[in-house]
Amino acid sequence: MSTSTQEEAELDRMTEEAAPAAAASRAPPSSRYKGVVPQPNGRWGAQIYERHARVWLGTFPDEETAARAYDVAALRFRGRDAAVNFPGPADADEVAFLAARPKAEVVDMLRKHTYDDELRQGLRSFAAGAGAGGHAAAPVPRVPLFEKAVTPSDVGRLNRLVVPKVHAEKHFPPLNDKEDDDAAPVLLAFEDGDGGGAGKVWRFRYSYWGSSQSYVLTRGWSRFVREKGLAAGDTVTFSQAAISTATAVAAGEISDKRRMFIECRKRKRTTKGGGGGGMVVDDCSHGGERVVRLFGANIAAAIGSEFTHRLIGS
DNA sequence: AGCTGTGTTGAA
DNA sequence: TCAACACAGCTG
Repeated sequence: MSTSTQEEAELDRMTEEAAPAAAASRAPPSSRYKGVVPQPNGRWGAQIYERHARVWLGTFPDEETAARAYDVAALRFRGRDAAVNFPGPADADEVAFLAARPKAEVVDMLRKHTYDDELRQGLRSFAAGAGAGGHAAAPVPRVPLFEKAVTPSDVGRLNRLVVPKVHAEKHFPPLNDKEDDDAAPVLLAFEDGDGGGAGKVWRFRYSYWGSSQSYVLTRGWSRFVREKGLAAGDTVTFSQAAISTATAVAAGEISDKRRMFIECRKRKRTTKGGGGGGMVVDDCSHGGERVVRLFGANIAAAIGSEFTHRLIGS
């Protein structure tokens, strides 16, 4: 029952065109693609199941895009031989790219629609640094840029971090604050860890809110706050990777234009929580992989962040 | 306010 | 394992 899935998918596509226009303008009853579900607003959602649990892959404008998202997830979750919507020779590089990253990260890329971009970048940097074979995770030195003590609203239900204007304009990519339809949102990808490669990637939407006239990190921020156990008064420090020697450049280790780091540390004050006691924050484990982090009164959660940005829309 | 994506259920 | 359906809760 498993061998014909790919052929089925192809057949479905072909026969679909001949299918009578039963749907017409109504909300489509269902999708012809595996792992694709209709959304109330006419868009399409993608999902995959693992261990009795659904893993949401995001929403997409059309069925095909959603179907591709499912395919990518299937490739990562179930391997090359997974049944997919668009059968074809599984790209070995892509498979490697996927295998090298946590499922949760792949899911995140799909949700934020950055998979294609990151795949290209990933393959580029891989090709660049692959010469020596496998270089172990080498911590990346960083130089401080700016920091902010998060306010109650930064960690509240507003789901945003207000970035001080001065610093935002100085260190973050310029925002095309067109009041028109294409607001050109900027996505910032962060990776925790030492930058050596074992970090988890976080992505935030960076935008300017005219209503409050402030630069903000919005989407993804609430999740970050939740999982890091960030509280009002804690400090978030942005820094930049100290890319110094031309040696590194020559070695091809520097493929990213700029790399920035962030460090968030708990407030000095130990209000409560019993000294020594740590709070266990379980990461959003999409499927099998589970990341557990410990936070204590004097345990600073050092977050290495890889800064990459790209404009969506143009 | 509108959309996402989770809770939930029944079917395959 | 999978999708249909409803609507809490999140986003902008």
